[in-house]
Amino acid sequence: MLEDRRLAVLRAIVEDYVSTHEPVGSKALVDRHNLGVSPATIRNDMAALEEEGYITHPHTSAGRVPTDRGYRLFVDQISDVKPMSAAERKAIERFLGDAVDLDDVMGRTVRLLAQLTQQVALVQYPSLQRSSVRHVELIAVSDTRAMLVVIMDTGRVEQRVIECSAPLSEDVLGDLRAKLNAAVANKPFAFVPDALQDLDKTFAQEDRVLVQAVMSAVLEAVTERLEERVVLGGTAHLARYQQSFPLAIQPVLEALEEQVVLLRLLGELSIESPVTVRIGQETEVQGLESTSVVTAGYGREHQPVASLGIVGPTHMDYPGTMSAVHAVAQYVGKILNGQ
Amino acid sequence: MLEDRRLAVLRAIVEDYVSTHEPVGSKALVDRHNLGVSPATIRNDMAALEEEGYITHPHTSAGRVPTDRGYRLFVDQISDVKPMSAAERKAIERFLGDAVDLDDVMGRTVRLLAQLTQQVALVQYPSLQRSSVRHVELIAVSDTRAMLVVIMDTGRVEQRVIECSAPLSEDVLGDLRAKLNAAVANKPFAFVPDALQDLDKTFAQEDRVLVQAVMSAVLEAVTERLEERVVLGGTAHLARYQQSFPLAIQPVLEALEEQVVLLRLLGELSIESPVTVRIGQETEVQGLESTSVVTAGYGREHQPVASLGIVGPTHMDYPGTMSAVHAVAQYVGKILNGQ
DNA sequence: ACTTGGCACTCTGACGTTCCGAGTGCCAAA
DNA sequence: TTTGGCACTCGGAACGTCAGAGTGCCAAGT
Repeated sequence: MLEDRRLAVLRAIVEDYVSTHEPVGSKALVDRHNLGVSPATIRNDMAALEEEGYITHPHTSAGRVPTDRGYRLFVDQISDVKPMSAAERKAIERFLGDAVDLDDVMGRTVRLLAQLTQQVALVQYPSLQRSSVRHVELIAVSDTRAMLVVIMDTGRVEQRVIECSAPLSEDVLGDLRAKLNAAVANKPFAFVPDALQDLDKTFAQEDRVLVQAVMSAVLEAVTERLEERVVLGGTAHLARYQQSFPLAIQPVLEALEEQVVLLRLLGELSIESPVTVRIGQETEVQGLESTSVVTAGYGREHQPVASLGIVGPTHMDYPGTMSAVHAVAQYVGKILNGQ
Repeated sequence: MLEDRRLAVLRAIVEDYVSTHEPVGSKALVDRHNLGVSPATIRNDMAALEEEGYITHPHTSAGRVPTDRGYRLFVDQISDVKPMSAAERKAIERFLGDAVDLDDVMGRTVRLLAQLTQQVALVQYPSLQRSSVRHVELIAVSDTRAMLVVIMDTGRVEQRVIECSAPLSEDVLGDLRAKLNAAVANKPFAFVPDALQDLDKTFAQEDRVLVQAVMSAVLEAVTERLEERVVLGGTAHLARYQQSFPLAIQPVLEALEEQVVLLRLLGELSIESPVTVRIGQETEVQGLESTSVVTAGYGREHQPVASLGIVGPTHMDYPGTMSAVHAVAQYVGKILNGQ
């Protein structure tokens, strides 16, 4: 009972602070939420919450502000999942449904997510790791150069130019193309290295240099090129927070320019819950100390191929953001599988 | 003589304002530049310059600030071209030279440009319009679906999935592939529509549906898909200008998120000069009224294939920026042609 | 015909002071 | 355990003051 009210107070503080961006006092709380008690009582609860580290004082005689720890508790225990309205779901589905190819899906997704959440949106291209090769193509583009094109089952295409010291023979290329496809087509990436193991043994000695060059290009496209692509959108929303950010937005923009950082943000997904929230320090990224990151995996039900999410100030509307991210992830998965 | 000094004064004002970001007064001018006259004389010149609209007063009793018109005159007439040092040129060449493929060249270029100028950098992918088709590839990915891959001589690759109602025959596909390549390979894009004109006539009636679908996909990839890609980098540099911007950076970030806007900024190149500068209103883009855009074409000498440039506050270091943009454009051209 | 020193004038921005009010903490009573 | 009361604190808005940088203009000098 007593504990219950404390949580209610924390919830109220978070909600008010998120909507006003101003420290919230005991009087304002009882006015806006109908907790059936007096401000004095609330003050006692607040003192307790502060003791436990869920809220702080910017200075004496100012209202309370949630700490990262407070947001954590809020997200874990007190927030109601705010379901999207039917109309919203329809709109999402329609907007994404019009996409014509993978690039378009990614582009639309990032714009949609930024729009819905009013935050910076991140969308990762379907991962190479968990997908498989659909087709390999080898094309002679000049006497001594060939272009290798690897087509993934996610619709993604990787290309490599291969330089060869000796002139290329169309026969050898054709042979190699056929054998390559036989070896790797429809194999998940993890098995490609094994599948290619002894391929060069089946060719004449003088062609081995070329074959090995191609093989290593395929391997590179499939394994080493794990650096995945991430699209970014809605950075303009950051500008709205200029005042409320302790630090300026510069470090945030800087952090978001690093592919590595984006991948780290999207990388780790929690298994148990469909939406992952990292608050403040938890992002573990320099420059994003006063932001939170909300991500979700998309793809097959319990086996996501990649993830997407948003970055925003720690004082964001968590329930709304989480449900938007979740919904978008679901639909992107649907679209990609449906196609 | 008299006119000369006025220009010198304008130059001094621009230079000082660009480096300090504060209105510059008559006294400060004579102190920092050795014009051999007294502050009073400068004041007279300033009054004249203001009369003609090259500088303004933020308010009575404050120093002068250049107007857009003043910057224009500065750029057109008074600025010395500041050549890059040999070391800088070496560094640029080395940095770009390590690139492994087109994406890498573009990525490195945008980072380099942002770094050199300390501004937001834009780099356009080599244009489809002025390039030609190197190779067309058709691949059956399932019974009723084929993937079309068009490879450009710039190294760029476009892909399309083609759905077909009837099952695909490998024979027809092979035939079509050969004929397509014969028809369009090494043709500039402008001629592709003509080259494809009557291709379907050479096929049996029952295959025409497929052939026409493929043809229109090729056409689409080549002509309709003129929406070019632009990469953006260095947005964090905007944050430094928070104070000095009359408007916040939000509208700027918003404008830069629109592909259309980016293309418009990079689109129009002036013919006579190697570097185009648009100042303030001249950008003709909503939200960029207080920014300037410096662009240059790259590619062959007098026939650029695309352009790149930077966006920054109107009070930027024009000579330095212009020479950096120019140098980078040159080297990117070299790299792309060299490969 | 310019240039220059002098002078009165203007306005910003920094600084200091005051003061209101929101908010707290604590205590004693219900 | 809740509540009303009360003294206390502190930030921030409002106001006035003041110095300094800068201007415009004029009359004298070259």
